[in-house]
Amino acid sequence: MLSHKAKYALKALLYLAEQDENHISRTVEIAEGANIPKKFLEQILLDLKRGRFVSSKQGKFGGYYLIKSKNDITLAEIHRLFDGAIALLPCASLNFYEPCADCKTESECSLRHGLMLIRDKTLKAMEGITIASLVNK
Amino acid sequence: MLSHKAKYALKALLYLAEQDENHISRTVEIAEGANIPKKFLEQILLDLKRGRFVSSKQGKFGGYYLIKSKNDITLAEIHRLFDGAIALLPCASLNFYEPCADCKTESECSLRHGLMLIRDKTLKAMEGITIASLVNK
DNA sequence: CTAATTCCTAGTAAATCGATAGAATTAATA
DNA sequence: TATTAATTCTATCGATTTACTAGGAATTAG
Repeated sequence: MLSHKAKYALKALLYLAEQDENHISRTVEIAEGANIPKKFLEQILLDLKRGRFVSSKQGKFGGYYLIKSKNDITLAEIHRLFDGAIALLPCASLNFYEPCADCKTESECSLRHGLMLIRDKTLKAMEGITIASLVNK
Repeated sequence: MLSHKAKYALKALLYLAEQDENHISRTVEIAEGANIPKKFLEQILLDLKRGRFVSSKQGKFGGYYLIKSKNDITLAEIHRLFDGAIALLPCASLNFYEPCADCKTESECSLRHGLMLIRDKTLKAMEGITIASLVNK
């Protein structure tokens, strides 16, 4: 399941994607438009900025805007940024790989193969969903 | 990600599936064979019993055994039993559906459609992984 | 200088997770 | 019937995570 943070991030990106080119959105505007707690959204937007999805203008009349094409922002990326691995166990993960502590006696974790198959299918599906594909749906 | 509980459940089922027909496995035997904390495993086996995957014989010489074919126990079922919904949000879930609280002003949650596509793909993949398919991998 | 905004750090209440403790119940068998 | 060995049940616990909130510092336009 997605965390609220990831869900709010997606809704915020969706909001930004619906604005006119060159429009800068204040946090409070996004919060009201997408129904997200404002102070919580602040943190989320900072995370999105660190992840190079959005950029900001500080000071009066400042705000946030997309710096990545809405066609290139996928659900997989947002999931990884806020909720981490897409695989069901770390030993089956591409970006968050860790060996299982409780599998050291076995040559390899017995679940790993199956979970990697699932990861591949899920990842492919998540990479197919972009912000652009969600706008106006 | 899978909880430890779900992971341990899968490993316990795998252990049971590898035993001879009619063999009854004590909790401590499964715990040692699959490297799972014994007291924690007790709870998990009770959950698996309530879910009709295993049954038990009480008292001396008691223990647990599969009552569902290893070909018919899928990762999707175990996920649902221990970790709940497979979909990324409740509004996109088949078995754990709930409307989003923060989407009531919109006719429908803007994320829902995309998340349902992902759910379908993931679910299909998870239904393809059975205990039998994991044995000796 | 002032107002409006982002940026940063802490804190917090509630829930969840991973596990442990201990006693009750059940069944085999000597 | 007493003993032993197993499941079953309920409660609790500490640590972590989650979903926020609070308060102020830094930045910028006018």
